[in-house]
Amino acid sequence: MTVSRVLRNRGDVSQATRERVLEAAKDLGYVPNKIAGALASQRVNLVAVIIPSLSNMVFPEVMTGINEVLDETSLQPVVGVTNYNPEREEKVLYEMLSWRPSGVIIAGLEHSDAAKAMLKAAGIPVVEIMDTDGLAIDACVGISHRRAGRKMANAILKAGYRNIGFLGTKMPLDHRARKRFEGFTEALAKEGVEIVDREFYEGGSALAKGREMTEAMLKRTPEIDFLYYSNDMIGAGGLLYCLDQGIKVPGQVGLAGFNGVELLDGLPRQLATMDACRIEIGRAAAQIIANRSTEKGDSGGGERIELTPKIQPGDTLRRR
Amino acid sequence: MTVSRVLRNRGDVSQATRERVLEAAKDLGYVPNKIAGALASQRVNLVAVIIPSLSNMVFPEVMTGINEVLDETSLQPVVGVTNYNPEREEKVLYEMLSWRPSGVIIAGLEHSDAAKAMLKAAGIPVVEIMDTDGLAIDACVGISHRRAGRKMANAILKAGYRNIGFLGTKMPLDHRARKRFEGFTEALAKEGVEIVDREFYEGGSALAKGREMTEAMLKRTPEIDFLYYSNDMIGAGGLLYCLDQGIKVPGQVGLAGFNGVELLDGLPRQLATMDACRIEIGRAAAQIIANRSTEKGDSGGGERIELTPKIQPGDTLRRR
DNA sequence: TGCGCTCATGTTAGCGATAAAGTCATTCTT
DNA sequence: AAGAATGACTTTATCGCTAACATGAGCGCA
Repeated sequence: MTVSRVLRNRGDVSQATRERVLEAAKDLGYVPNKIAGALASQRVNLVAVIIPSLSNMVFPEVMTGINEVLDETSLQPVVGVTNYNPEREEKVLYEMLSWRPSGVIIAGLEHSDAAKAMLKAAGIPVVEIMDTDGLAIDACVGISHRRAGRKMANAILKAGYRNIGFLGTKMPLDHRARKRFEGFTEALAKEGVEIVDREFYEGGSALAKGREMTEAMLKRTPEIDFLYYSNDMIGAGGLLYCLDQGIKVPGQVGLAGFNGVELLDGLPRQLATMDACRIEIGRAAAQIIANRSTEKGDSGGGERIELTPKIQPGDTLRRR
Repeated sequence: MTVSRVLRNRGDVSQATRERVLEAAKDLGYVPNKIAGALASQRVNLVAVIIPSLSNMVFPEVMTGINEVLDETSLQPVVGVTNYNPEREEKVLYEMLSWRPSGVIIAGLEHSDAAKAMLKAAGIPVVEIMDTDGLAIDACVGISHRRAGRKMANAILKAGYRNIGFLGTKMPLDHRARKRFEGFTEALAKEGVEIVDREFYEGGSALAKGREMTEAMLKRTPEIDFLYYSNDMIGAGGLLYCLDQGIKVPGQVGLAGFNGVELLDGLPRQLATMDACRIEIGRAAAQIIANRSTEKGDSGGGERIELTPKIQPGDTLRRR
């Protein structure tokens, strides 16, 4: 018991004993068993973070935000990856919940019924991130992708473009990309404009795919004067293609992507894009969990934070 | 006890009871408490994976390899990030070991004394990955970065370049980059060649930094005919800069990077690079842990797998 | 009828920590 | 100087499971 108190820095141990314990622990290479500790104290300093992928830059950046905040606390993130697969999500969630974490941060608002039931029944803070278009189980931090799509559509129309093509991922399960697309077409429709052409890809290097798709679309539909990409990586590929081909950007063809990835800073031209506030989302989500895990009186929960992405017009969204 | 048996699929339960249990569990939304289970059985299905960073593509790819293999088993990876900081590594390791995982996969061979002591004392399989230039604690999977540097140096010399500049990260703690650099200069020295200029960066967008550093170096040392970059991202920035400036690549200036990131496929020219075998490393490491966790008779351990990276000459390493 | 055997289920005793209450010298109070 | 208060430990019970053993019904076979 005294050892336990020393190692957790709880009061009521004399300086002398504290030192003796610490030294003995070091000599023995003693590492406390958190499993036993957690079982006894009914407290686990883990936060489950469930995200679809690590292989585009967006979720690692969210993780950065989460880490920033949790580093100040005794909480530790544990990452699970779903690959945009609802069954995997369910499994990963079950697995993580069975470790009784102090909170869950999970990407998206769309989950299987079973997953939703688990989250509700878990009795811990749940923060759904990235998206605010829909009903949250508990708290929620993100941006409205529908609104983001609309905003970009309006900016494009205002710049004078009318023959607009869309290029994106062939991922029925990427709900956020879908919502952006819906918002985009909706805002165009309001002005009587319809997408002229569209193209979807799957797998492979996004940059290369952006190149290929852009070539295909411009050949197929030469009258196109604007290309809206569902992410910056394919947008960058398209931009490089246009520059290669001597296509005037943004005079002849305008371009825009989505996300504001750091990569873009190094391109010959700045691609128009929209910041998805990823670090802030991570920070805010972690903050909600951290707050609730210290508060004694249950604060009710249900926080809802909608951030507003800003258009960064760069050099590719300007009718000259 | 019967419930426990049903949920873990251990024999000796009648079909009828099994179904009744499963149904009751579902009704109640019962999620077993792994903490208690682990404490009782002294078995934990977690594998600690400790890596320096998530924000360049290299570690996510290693994770992909690890996941591929562990998905076939009942093991689950748990990721910890150190930001190339030895103290953080120590802390993360301590935290993870206190959950008594079934194995540890950790990047690099350089760790603090305390970290090494913990790893040795943990009594579980430890696989150090990415690097084979040094002494492993237990098993080890990776490539020799020193050899990789030498190999690239020789390829560059063979192609006829002599005025070689080096551009890399200012990271005294990125031991692998350092070893590559050492191998590189060593092989050059053997042929009586010395690096003409060098430049290091810190933080910021690697692509943009590659651009800036390349510009700075070519202005400062115009006689340079080859640029060796410590990673593909800055190499890509340099390549874009050269193309922008109308510098003939690879005639006037040759370029090479390191890593073989997927991104490169979309560039106007293929940057010469070297594949670091990241997915294979992940797979092999996970396989070692998986094997050892099923074997009863201790297999001794100490596996050592050195993979051989291959030069991909691309379009930027060819004297015309 | 009784012995051994199998199969399904039940009991008991931990796993290694912590919460909460208990002990027992000291030190303070008035 | 007696009682209260404090400080520094100790003891005991418990967290929710699982290993290992115990039980006991049902069956075959001599």
